[in-house]
Amino acid sequence: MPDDAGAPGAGARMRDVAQRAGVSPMTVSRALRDPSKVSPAVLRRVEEAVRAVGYVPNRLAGGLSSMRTNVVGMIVPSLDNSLYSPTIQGVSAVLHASGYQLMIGECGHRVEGEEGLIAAFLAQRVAGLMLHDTRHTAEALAMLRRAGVPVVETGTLALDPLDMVVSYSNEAAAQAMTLHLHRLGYRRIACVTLPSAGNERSRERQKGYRAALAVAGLALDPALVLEMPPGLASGAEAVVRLLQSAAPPDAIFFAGDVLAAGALFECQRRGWDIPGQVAVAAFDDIDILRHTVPPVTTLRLPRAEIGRRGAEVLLDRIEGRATGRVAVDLGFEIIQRGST
Amino acid sequence: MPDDAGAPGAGARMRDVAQRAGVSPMTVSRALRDPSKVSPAVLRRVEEAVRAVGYVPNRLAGGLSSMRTNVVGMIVPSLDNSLYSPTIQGVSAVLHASGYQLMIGECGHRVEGEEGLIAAFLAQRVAGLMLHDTRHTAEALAMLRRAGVPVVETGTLALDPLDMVVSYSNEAAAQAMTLHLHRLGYRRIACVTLPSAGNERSRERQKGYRAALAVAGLALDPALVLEMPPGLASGAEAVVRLLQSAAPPDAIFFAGDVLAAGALFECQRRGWDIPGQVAVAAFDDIDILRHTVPPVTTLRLPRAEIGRRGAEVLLDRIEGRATGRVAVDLGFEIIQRGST
DNA sequence: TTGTACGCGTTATCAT
DNA sequence: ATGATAACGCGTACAA
Repeated sequence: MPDDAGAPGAGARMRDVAQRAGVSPMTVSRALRDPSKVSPAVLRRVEEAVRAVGYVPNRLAGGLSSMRTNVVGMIVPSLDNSLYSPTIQGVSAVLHASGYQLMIGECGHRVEGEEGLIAAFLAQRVAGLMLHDTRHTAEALAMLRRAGVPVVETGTLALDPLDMVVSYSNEAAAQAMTLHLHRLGYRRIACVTLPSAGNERSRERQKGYRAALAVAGLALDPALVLEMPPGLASGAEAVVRLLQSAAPPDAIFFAGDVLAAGALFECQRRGWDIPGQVAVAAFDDIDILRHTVPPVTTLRLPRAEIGRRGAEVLLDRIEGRATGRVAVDLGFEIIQRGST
Repeated sequence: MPDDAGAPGAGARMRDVAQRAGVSPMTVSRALRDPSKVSPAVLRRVEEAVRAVGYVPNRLAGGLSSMRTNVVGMIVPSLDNSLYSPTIQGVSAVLHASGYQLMIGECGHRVEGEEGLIAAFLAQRVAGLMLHDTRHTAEALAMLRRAGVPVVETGTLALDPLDMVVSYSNEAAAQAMTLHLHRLGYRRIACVTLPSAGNERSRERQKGYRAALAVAGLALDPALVLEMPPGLASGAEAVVRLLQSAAPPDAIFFAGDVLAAGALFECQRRGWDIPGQVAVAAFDDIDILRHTVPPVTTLRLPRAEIGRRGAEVLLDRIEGRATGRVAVDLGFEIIQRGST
């Protein structure tokens, strides 16, 4: 292998830059990481040498030596829909602005998947982790504790946070919406969620729904509580099953995914009037719900803000600006529209 | 903070495992990376020691030593909508199945943003890169060439691919849809795209539209070509402007984002009949377009497949199973529905 | 302000 | 099948 400076795959090392600039590698290191620590003349020569040889620092070596990296890991339940996009985008924006990189993993709603990803991320020596789920395997907890890595959970305001939390309360939000429907005069309120098995958020939403019924003095009719898989088609199926039952509801609260949109489109197809025949409320603040006919009453959730604030508190800890645990409740908002 | 075996952040190293298992670090390394290279008895002792000390390998060190990593970088124009989700998910699934990690960057549709991310990814010594854009700065190209990293471009079938390409032809797709509208009898066909400045895909789609008009023998009316920013509201605005003009179109081809859905909802609100008053066709195969009333004619693009195949050809190169350049055309499909 | 010596945790290479 | 040794490229700590 010829010691040609431009051999394919043979990237320039710091010492090549140093040699060309007529200084020691250590000076190059300093010039790159804190320019104020070298003389202006040397800085200029180093920068020139960097450009000349096309030097790209090796963060594997840097990280190994300094015991810190600029990579943050993030684990979301799924990437196949847009629900987590705003949060990912918020995280990404804040991290990149501070010179950090984002590593993303998809655990497929399974805690074992999460455990594997956590192991992989810790192997990369990530500086911090953002976890959407709030349930974890015992082994995952043990690894996180041993590693001592800062963690932010974002899926819901957990009761027993692992470390830091930035989110809103799924239970409070579901309760608020159910009570909102009650205030509007609806008395047989159905609730449709995603499968609650292994999904803490679905369980919390059901809990909030039941709490609201209790507060409102309404009886809980099990026939009015449905769990459906994600997707527009599921929402359509749910509304048909509920409205064609013996005792149909006068309002349906779709507490998950795009179920409400699917139900609405199905009603349009069948000519069922909304909110005349049945009122429809949604949980997720997705864009289409504002533009349908009628537009859908829903909750405005701070998804992007969760990403931004989550990344911020994480960076505060990573960079030593803060030390304690943090729990940030970013709240939610009810958006009343034509569907109720 | 419970301070147990090991100071905070002081994870077990390979030599701790080795000591506990009564072997050398090298044997541990082998046991972990290729169990068939050590005796069964030693393997068992090593595995036990790994569990006992909670060992998590350090891939920074491993990567530095072996000169290879298991991280792939991916750069998308934006993360704030669901358009790239299927592709990301496809990439993620294939990578994780092969033990690779995905690092994601969002360049905000700017080539300078892409350049910065490429530099950051190369600094992490990524094993390969997936780039959605097909336009890059000169400096980015130089860095990629010097690094010799395998690259897959996915945004469109580029004429002069940097390395490998897995995509479909935006131009061919736009031409096909325009001709489809012509075959259906429409004669004044409008075309709405995202801003073409800095967006090669928008330009290609306009090119395909114009090519189709030429083939069909229709004149190009500049008043029928609009560029709008992304978003449902833009689609609504576009349809209003076009239909309230002096010479309105009889069909509109929305070649970007969720513009078609926005237009459709606006027509519902105003009581404009689709396709009676105006036909509507879309480019993106997003879920809602199948469920609206009427459902929207659109192209089915192989977005998830692009991610999967892209990751596959990338891994083939990374792992030395293939060497040459590859250009995979995954094609597209026209889905005729009620809106045309 | 700049340089020297050493170590970060792992793997390649060669030896046993 | 297993071990010893020497990198990998950079940053920390200290010296000049």
